[in-house]
Amino acid sequence: MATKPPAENMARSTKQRTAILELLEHDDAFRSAQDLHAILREAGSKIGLTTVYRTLQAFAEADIVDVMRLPGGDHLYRLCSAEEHHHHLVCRSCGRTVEVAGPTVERWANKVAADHGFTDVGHTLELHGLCAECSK
Amino acid sequence: MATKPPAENMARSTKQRTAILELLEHDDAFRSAQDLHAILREAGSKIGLTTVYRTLQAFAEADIVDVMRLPGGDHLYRLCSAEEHHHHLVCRSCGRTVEVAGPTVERWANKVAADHGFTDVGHTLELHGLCAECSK
DNA sequence: CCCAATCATGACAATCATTGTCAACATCTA
DNA sequence: TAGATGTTGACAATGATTGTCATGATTGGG
Ligand SMILES: [Zn+2]
Ligand SMILES: [Zn+2]
Ligand SMILES: [Zn+2]
Ligand SMILES: [Zn+2]
Repeated sequence: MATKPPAENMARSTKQRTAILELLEHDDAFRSAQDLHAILREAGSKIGLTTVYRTLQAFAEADIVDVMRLPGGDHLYRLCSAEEHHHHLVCRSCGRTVEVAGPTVERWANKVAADHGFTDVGHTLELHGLCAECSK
Repeated sequence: MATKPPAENMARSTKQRTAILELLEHDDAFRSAQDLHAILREAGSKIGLTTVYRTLQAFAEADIVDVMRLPGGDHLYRLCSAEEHHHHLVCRSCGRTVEVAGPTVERWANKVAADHGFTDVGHTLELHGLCAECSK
C-alpha cells in the first residue's frame, strides 16, 4: 500500500487532493473553492478549478469537511475536528471559526417540533459575530 | 389618499405589488419568485419576472416578508405574522411553516459567544421536518 | 518493472437563478 | 389634467456551479 485514499468516496490518491487537504488542515476559516484554487495557483500548482470544486464536494460527501453557505449563496468549506454533530461560531471579520456543541439547542428543537406535531426533525444553526481579536 | 403604499421602501401602490402581497397573504409556505410569477401568469396576469424579483426584494428589505434559502441557494419568501424575531419550523414535504420564538436559543447563543470572547453576535436557525399531516 | 483498467483531471461549454439596463408606462400630486 | 418621478417588463449580462469528454495519472496484477 502506497498512500491511503482520502476517503471511501475517492478511490485514488492524487497530488491535487493532497494539496487541497493540506491547505484545509492549516486553515482556521471557511474557504470557497475559488479561494483555494487561487491559493494553489499562486503557489505554482496547475490544478484546475473544476477539480477543486469536485474534490471539495467529495470531501463534503465523505464528511471530511463541513460546508456552509454565504448569504450570497456561495459554498464555503472547512476541515472540522469534531466528528460529532456541532455548529459554528464564525467571526464575520477574519473568518476565524470555533466549533460548538449545542445540546441545549438540540433538546429545545426536539421539544418545539414535537409540540407542533412534527416528526423527523433536523435543524441548521449558525452563530456569527466578532472574535476577541477583531473586537479590538 | 387613494391606496396606501405597501412600504416606505416603495413609494407607489401598483397592481403588481398588490397581487403579490395578496398571494402571500393566502399562502402558508415559503415561495420563490419564480413560483409566484408562475402562479400569477397562470391567473392571467402579465406581470414580468423581473418585477416579482424586485418586489420581493423590496418587501424583504422593508421586513414585510421573511426570506429563507433553499439548500440549492434559491430565495424563498413568506409573509410572517410575528413582528419580532422568530424562527421557522418547516415541513419538508408540503412546505407548511410554523413560526416559533426561541428565547432558549437566544440565551444559549449569547452565552456561547461570550464564553469565546465574541461580541456583536447574531444567529440563523431553521427547523425542518414532517408536519403532523405529512407524517400520515 | 510494465500494462491495462479505471479513475481523475482540466479546458471548455452549458446552466440557471438572479441582477442590470433602459425605453415605455403608471401613479400621484399640485 | 399635466408633468415629475417611481415602476414595469423584455432582454442582456452575470457568475458560481455543473456537465462534457479527451487526455493524463494511479494502482493492482502479471
Ligand atoms: Zn476575527
Ligand atoms: Zn445542532
Ligand atoms: Zn417568519
Ligand atoms: Zn407537511
